[in-house]
Amino acid sequence: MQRTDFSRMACSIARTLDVIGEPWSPLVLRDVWVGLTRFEQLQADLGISRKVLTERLNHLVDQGVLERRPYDRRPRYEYVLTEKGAELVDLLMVMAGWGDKWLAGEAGPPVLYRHHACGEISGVDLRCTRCGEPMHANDVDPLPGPGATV
Amino acid sequence: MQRTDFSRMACSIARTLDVIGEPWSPLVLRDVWVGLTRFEQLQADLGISRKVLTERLNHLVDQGVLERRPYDRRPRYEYVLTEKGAELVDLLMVMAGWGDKWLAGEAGPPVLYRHHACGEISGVDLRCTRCGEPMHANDVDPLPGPGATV
DNA sequence: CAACGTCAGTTCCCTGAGGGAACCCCAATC
DNA sequence: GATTGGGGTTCCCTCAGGGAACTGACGTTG
Repeated sequence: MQRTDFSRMACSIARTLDVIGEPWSPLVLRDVWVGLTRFEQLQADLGISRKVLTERLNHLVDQGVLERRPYDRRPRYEYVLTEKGAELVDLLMVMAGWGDKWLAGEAGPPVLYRHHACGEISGVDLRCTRCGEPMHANDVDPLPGPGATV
Repeated sequence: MQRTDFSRMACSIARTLDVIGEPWSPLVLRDVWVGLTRFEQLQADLGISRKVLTERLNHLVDQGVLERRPYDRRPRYEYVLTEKGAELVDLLMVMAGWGDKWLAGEAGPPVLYRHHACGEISGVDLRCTRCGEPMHANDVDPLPGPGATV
């Protein structure tokens, strides 16, 4: 157990990191989201080692985040987002929003998002599921929940 | 751990990963958020190697996410979130929300969040900054932005 | 004032994960 | 039958993470 195992911690952040916390995994998801769904495409776009790409794809499939499916009679496969995976992409959008705000600098954001519902270039906003008001780290108290066994 | 440097990619996700993508970094931020702000506390709570904890804290301070400040006349320091860091915690809340939904299982979420504004136990919801409607990965088209030089 | 304790790191060695390049397998096409 | 091209495996090498011991600054206690 050299590399510490996050999956057994009583923390949803740690558990989520166990799914996409390894290096490259979020970028693999991003690429799949924007339509780079094949091994060679991913490898070329990311410059990732083929060995590691294989490992990451297998792990993401095992976790139910991606689905591996054939697209030819030849042994050719593409990776597509499951529902579980698509909701992880929501997380990536929030991540991109933070990067746009704090890291983009003069040049401005590298990618813009057009919202289908209103057609506008926009970003995400975090709001309370209950009351609809803004909900940020400082607007919240963390309390132990039912799964908080240690 | 990242042999490859993500910070120069024209992608806000990759750049954000360069700040908190290393193993342990998100958990360090989580701990600081909930009040574990000192070296010994973090080390004990996470079980992280002291060497790596030092590296992560330095990196997070360099990135302007944490601030290192003395709390005694002795050489004692605590780490506190900057505004930049607090907004990263927003990201962690979204991450926790995903983990709660997809990984918590029978036991239920290990942590609950009480929203100050309404007093309810709640979660975050992603909405469009412009129109206020729900905004998820599938509700959006990514377009090249001003900083999209490759 | 010497001994002790505490916090906040450093230093050391050892293992294992990532990088990189070469190699392999399969099915279709030339 | 040889070639091509996608989708991986296998190999070696280096460097990052784990773990534990060590250090140094500064109070407190006897």
